[in-house]
Amino acid sequence: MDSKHGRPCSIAAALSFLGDRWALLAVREVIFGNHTFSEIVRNTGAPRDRVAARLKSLVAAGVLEQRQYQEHPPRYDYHLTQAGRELVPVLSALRAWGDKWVVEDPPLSVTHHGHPVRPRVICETCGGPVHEDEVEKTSNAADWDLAGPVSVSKNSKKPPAAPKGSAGR
Amino acid sequence: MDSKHGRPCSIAAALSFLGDRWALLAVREVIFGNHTFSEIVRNTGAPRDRVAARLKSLVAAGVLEQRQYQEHPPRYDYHLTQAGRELVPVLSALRAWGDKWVVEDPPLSVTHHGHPVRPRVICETCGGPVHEDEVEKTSNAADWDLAGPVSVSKNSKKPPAAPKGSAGR
DNA sequence: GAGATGGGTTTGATGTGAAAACCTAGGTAT
DNA sequence: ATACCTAGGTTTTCACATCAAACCCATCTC
Repeated sequence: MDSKHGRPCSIAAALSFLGDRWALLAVREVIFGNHTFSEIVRNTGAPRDRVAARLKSLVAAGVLEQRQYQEHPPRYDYHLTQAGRELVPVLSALRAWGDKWVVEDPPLSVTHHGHPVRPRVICETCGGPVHEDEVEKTSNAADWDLAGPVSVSKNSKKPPAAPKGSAGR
Repeated sequence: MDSKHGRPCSIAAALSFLGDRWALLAVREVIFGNHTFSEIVRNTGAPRDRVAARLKSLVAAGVLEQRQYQEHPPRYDYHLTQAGRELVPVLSALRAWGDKWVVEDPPLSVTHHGHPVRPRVICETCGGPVHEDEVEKTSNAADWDLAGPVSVSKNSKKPPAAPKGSAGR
């Protein structure tokens, strides 16, 4: 159950909700202020049923919430929850990367206080930049370290000093 | 060609390379220092053929590069390019979100200078935080604004604001 | 009452993912 | 030299997700 599904990881967990082709684009549209189903369909370019399924799963995941904005024909639109609002840094990072490495000219300009936003990740505790060669990562999962699954006594994933000849069968 | 494929957007462009279920997990493993095919297969939990396909497309996309580390049986491992290295903020943002909203206890602890890293996005120009309600987004794409595609000539999407120069084409 | 519009759901065809077997080529123990 | 093992994939099979398009239902407009 451990090595079967890969490393336990928040990134993988997040991607299980957001790793779909359209999920983040739907969130993008809601962030942009386009809240209705039709707007999301039109602006993402996704098939209607995909948008319907994705909005449903995003609501179930707690990223979006439905609000009824009209009674007579009951109509709902979609709004960000707090979890959804906190996806903005993810989308900013993706946009910055795409702007730099995929497209030539950014299709969208983001400014604040009169100048372009240049997103950068810092550590809120110390206020300093996060250099990849200074960070230290430690796995909290029992059976995993950075290199992969570690031998779990009874689980013979990799007996390091195994007596080669007499192993297993 | 415009509204058919959705809003022109760096996020969508980036996701066309990275939006697959396994792509970012493969990049994660390389960042963690696991460079070989087998390690990536084992640690992501992805099927071998998916890993093979994804590594190939990530190399084609310029995110990873292959290096031959052995001659006799020719063996290659995978390393980050500059574009790949700059995906670290994306993964940091995803991990922060997953830590907060998906998992209970973070499976991985990241520290630097002796304290946990708390990633936060600031604007590198002004050094200040980026508040979503202060940013101003303007579309550079000719036929799109934040609300969606504009002036599709014959399509009367929004008559009231139509005569804004009637730019179109 | 005939369309148009919003908000979806249903329906086949197609693509993509998972799992396991298979293949190649060199290493290693016997 | 033979048998087995490992790395690094490719192929095959099958199931499920995705797509495009059609359909549906209710309301609003003409």
